[in-house]
Amino acid sequence: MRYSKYFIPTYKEIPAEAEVTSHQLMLRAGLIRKLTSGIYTYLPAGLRCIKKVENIIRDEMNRAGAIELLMPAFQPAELWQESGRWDYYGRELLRFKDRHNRDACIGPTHEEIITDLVRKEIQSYKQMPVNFYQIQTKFRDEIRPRFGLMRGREFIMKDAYSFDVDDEGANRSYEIMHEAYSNIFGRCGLKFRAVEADTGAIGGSYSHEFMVLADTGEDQIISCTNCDYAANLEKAEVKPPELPSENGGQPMLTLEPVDTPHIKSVEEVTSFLGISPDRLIKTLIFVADKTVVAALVRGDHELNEAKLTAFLGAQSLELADAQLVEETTGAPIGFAGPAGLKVKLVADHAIKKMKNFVTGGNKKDVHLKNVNLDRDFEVDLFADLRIITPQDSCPKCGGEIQFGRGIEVGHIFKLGTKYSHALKALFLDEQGKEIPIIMGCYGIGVGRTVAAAIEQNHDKDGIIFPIPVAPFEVTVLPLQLHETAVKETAEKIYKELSDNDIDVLLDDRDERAGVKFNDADLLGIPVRVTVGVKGVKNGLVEIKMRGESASNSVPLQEASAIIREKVKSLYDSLK
RNA sequence: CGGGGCGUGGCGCAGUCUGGUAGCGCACCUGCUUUGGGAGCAGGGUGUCGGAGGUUCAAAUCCUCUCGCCCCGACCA
Repeated sequence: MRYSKYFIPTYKEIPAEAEVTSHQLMLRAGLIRKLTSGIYTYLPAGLRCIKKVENIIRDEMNRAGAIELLMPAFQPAELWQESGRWDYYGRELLRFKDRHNRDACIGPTHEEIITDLVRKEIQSYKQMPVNFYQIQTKFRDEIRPRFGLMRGREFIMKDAYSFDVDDEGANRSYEIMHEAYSNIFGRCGLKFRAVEADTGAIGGSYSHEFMVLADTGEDQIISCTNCDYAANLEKAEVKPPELPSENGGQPMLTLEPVDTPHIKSVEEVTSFLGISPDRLIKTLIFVADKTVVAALVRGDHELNEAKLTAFLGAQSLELADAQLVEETTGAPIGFAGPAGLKVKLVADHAIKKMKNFVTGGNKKDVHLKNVNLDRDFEVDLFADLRIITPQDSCPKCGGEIQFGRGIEVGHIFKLGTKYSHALKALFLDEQGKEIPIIMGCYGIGVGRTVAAAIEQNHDKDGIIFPIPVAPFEVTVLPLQLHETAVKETAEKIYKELSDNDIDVLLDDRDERAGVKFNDADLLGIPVRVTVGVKGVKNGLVEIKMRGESASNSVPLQEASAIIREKVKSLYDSLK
């Protein structure tokens, strides 16, 4: 490609709208432009990156035996009503009516569509296992789009759906995808980790997220320093505490109400009473699918709503509003306590161990001291309800855990029969018995993968693309275009590399050297070939790797071969 | 949805408090010089000041409404 005939509009200055590095650099390097919030045009060079990632994905998916197809973005409401998600999915689902006044939506994901296809086309166990995938534009009307391609409303996603006759097969399909994803992100040059994750709106029995490690990541992840356990913070299990051997030792003290005027928050109550937060119990009133539930966690712990939702088996979970809190507890917000509550009580395991603790008094400006489990109230169910803390140990091996941040670039789910059951995707097994297909689904954010690669690979001068993701593998910079020798040498190298299927960008613009160097650095092209008068006079050109500071001059005759070798070694280093 | 910030040429910004000819840098166009890390000089074009309404002799500036963008949060009592 000739720069002068191409379109890479770079910015010298950082656009005011961009906060995180990858977003800034994608705008500055001329990879993307914003149309409106969360919606971007992929400029030519940006599209090249996207296509490179897509092709790696395709290659690995095909290798894993998945079959590519392409489903519609337009989806009729009926299928979503059938799966139950028309009501459940919420406002992220972009809904509209067509000219016949029929409800429809733009697909944020395609479980319904693929399941509909499969239930019509697959009748026999002989047709499985099978895994269909597509690379397609999705639309999710995000609450808050941000960070450029990191969280857009319209974005390119690879989604795959596996169909198996039994659990064992489904697990195998899941493992194959796990493996394929590891290959894909490894080939993209990313430092990543697969972590256990919550299933969220997609549903299903278990899942893993593929996290690219980056401080600016939106997700918090924890990992064990001892074993291979790693999980999304909201998923990370907390080991139940070991119970004291003989009922706690210390005696129960007399229950005692205390006046706490306008003292509401954990912080206020603990400092007012001169106790530490782990002596207090927070009582949170929730509405789970229209039923009121009270959840108890220790004062210094944080309730994990994802866990509570999953534990209750609820579709939706919301914290009660002020009015409902008052109706339920008889007191304004800030004074709820478990004693005397008429609603279902669920409590975190840590509560079991506590003695003579403080709770709200269910009365304005009153808290209770020396409250005790079983004597003063009874808990319906205990569960792991809280967010893991650095003080907790690994739920698998008991080792020390560490916290980090990541960008979720891929997510795989074992769905089970959630959709096949709802949409009646059944097949006949060897005994002629009709049973639901076992499904799995697997997604990769293509644009987000490019953004994550930049987030993980950049310096003060710009992007340092891992070569498989880079828009071009090599850039050739003729510094003095008016010098015939320079121009011809650059053209020669350009041709030799192009003829050998190397993606080369020849910067044939009539620009000064500094401009070319800076743009090449900004765009992050892995190999830079500089052709200048002095070098050409001595039969030399200069080769510099974007990720290294040193450059070296090589004889012109060998240049093309050496460059190709450099390119190859960059790819090899990612195998 | 709540809070905060911002909308002035393609980009980055000043001007708004205190109303009075719309400015600066970069970019862009022309010419000359320059030519290995975002060149210099000279000349030039570029704006419905996000939009609507109002106040005023006069509005980028004051008032009202509205639209858009960015950031934080979204119930932790």
